[in-house]
Amino acid sequence: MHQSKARPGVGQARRREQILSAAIPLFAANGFSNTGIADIARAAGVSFGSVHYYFGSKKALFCASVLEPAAELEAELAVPDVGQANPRTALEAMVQEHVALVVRRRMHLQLLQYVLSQSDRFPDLAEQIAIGPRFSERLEPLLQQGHVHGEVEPGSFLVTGTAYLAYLFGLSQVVLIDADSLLWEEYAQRGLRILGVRP
Amino acid sequence: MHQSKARPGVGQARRREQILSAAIPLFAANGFSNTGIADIARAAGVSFGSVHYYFGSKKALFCASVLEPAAELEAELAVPDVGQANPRTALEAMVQEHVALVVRRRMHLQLLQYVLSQSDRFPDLAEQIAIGPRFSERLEPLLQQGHVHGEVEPGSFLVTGTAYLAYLFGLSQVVLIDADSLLWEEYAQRGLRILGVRP
Amino acid sequence: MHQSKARPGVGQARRREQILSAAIPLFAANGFSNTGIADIARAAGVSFGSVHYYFGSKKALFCASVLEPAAELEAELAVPDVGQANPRTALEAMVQEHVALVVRRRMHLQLLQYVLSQSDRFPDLAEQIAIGPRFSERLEPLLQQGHVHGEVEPGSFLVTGTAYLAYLFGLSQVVLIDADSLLWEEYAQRGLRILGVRP
Amino acid sequence: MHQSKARPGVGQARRREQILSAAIPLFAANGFSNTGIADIARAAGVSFGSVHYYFGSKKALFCASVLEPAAELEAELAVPDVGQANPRTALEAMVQEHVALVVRRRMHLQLLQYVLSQSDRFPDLAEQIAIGPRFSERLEPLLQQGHVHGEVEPGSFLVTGTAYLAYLFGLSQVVLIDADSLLWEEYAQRGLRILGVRP
DNA sequence: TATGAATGAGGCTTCATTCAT
DNA sequence: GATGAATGAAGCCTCATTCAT
Repeated sequence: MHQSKARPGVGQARRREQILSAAIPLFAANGFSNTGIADIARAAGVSFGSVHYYFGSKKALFCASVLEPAAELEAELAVPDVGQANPRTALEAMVQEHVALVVRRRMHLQLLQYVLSQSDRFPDLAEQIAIGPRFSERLEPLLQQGHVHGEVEPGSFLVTGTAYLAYLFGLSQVVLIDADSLLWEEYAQRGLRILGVRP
Repeated sequence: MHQSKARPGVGQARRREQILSAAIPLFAANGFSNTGIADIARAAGVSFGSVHYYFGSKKALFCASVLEPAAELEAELAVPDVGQANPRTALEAMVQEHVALVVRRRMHLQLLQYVLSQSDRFPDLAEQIAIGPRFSERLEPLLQQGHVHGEVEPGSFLVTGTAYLAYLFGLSQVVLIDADSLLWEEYAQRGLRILGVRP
Repeated sequence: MHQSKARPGVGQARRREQILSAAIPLFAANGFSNTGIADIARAAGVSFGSVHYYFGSKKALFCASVLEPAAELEAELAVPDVGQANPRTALEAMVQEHVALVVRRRMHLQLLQYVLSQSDRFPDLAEQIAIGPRFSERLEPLLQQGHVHGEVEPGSFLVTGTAYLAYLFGLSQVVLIDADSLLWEEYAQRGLRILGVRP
Repeated sequence: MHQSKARPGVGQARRREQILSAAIPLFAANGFSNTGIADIARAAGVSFGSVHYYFGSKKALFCASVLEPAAELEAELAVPDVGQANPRTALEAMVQEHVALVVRRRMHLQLLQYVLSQSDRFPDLAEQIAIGPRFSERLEPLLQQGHVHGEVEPGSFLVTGTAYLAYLFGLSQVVLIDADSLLWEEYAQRGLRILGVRP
């Protein structure tokens, strides 16, 4: 009943986190089938029995390894509040931030893309990480406001949002990058173009 | 089972093609590890011994299953010749065709994205199917010409090409689509924005 | 969970009994290997740690689960005292009681038969629950007396006792029964035949 | 397609038989869970891969290991044709043969009893090996004829048949025996008593 | 050419047991 | 006394590959 002396549940939560932290990069690099529970256990410094103790099955561990980064990613994929600042300035800052996010979270994006590229195999997961519609809805008002200010091209802003997200996702696959590349500024600028922000 | 004794060469090529045609959708749907040679053999209507006879190993079959569609895809990802027509018109037609290609070849794209999302696992393949640089180089002159005509925004055209390709790749993952969607027109229009084609 | 701090001895005995009561039907239904300690603990409403605390090992718990019902069964497999009554009447009553016992204790019999059917695997247990010889010896004098009274066929009464016991054991395996069946009367009558009780 | 040179299918059938022959005594001695596929493969002199190749799963192998002896046993549990001979003589010969069968096929009987003692775990198997009703029906006419001849006690002959079978089954569990025991004659005689054959 | 019987490495999972709390 | 986190041996099964025919 009691866990250690003073920190109830902390020890266990920590262990779970250890395993998850070890699992994510391995799944991202090798996919589901090619990543062994033994590999994960070794990387986490626990016995493979513990992996089953905490996650029950490889599939469950995989789901956790995908959903947690997905949630974090969606949280970081922020959209500035409307009226907070000048729309152009807000969008410019947002795109800069998003492109930086693609670089910073490249590994997690890879994992999501792995799942999406095999959505028949992981239908539940693929559905849960489909952040497209939610993101577009958040972005829509800002684009609308930009349009009112005469700084954003017209068009279906939902489509624009989805197209912009597609661009971000595609970047991480198509661009061979190092994190310090000076080109990111340029890629951010192309992102602004999709959004229809006038030069 | 026996192809009688006649047409030996033809029979062989046919059989190889049969196997490949069966393998591609299976690999695309289930990935490398989760697709069994027996599955492929069954789908192709041959014995699994034949699969090894024609391809030597599972890995080799997978490579062939990836490279062949990749080559076809790159071939279809055509760029109009410079000076063939008005740049704007040429680019508009090109983007339309490319977006249609994404829909038509969705399965093959999925397969490529599977490989790219696991480039550490398939480094050779990932390198061979990196069509980004080649595509950008083909596209550059056209954009340059468009710029000269005052119809295309300036900027590094290599970056623009890569960004455009990223958008195309991303589309197939982010957009939940049916082929007849009326939205494709809109998505093509967003592609033109990335290219910097002025409205 | 805690039994407060009072009545330590009583609580322990109770808990041990709880576990045993939960274990017996599970072992009877699923056998040794297919019954998990966790199943037993869950059924008993205790932690699986407690099972080890009280029984030391799974094997020990199994032994207890077999021996206790075996002892009870042997105790209930009573033989009337010689001279208590007319031998025929005594035997008739005895057989009735025994057949009823087979129905009542079907589950425990199943457990014994499980062990006997695998006597190579559980040699110690199989030996301890071999109630045949002891039972035959108890029965012998009664049959002898019956023979003297001219109501029982002659022959080795030890063999007769063993044969009768075999019949009882076999009944529980061969007869598909509901407890209220009217046929039990008939089966008891066949038991009398084995004993050589003249009609 | 072709198996070896001259004996089509023989090689494979042989291999299957090899495995089955190795599996039966192991299952009989150790039960289902405590018998490993590796043990069986070693005993059969094949790789454990072959066991799966021929039987698909451990459960399937177990079923085959139970059903085949069960069928043989039922076949050997013959009942003489009515009118072939004097009923008493026929029944006496039959019981002798059956008791000998119990000794000869002790191991197979053990296996059946193992399954019957765990009928909840193997419900399908338990149902298929319930030879009681079929046997009783075959025996009935002979008893009837014996009754007409005044050599067999009256009563429900179906019950009698079942009771007799129960006795045979029980014998193999209760009697600790060596095959040459002189007591078998006596046990056969007790079998005649159940059948109601007058002394 | 084409087949499929045979193999065994490797993977996931179960579960009895230990031990710190 | 009682618990359950942690372990790892052992089991079943999948499947790519080999090779005799």
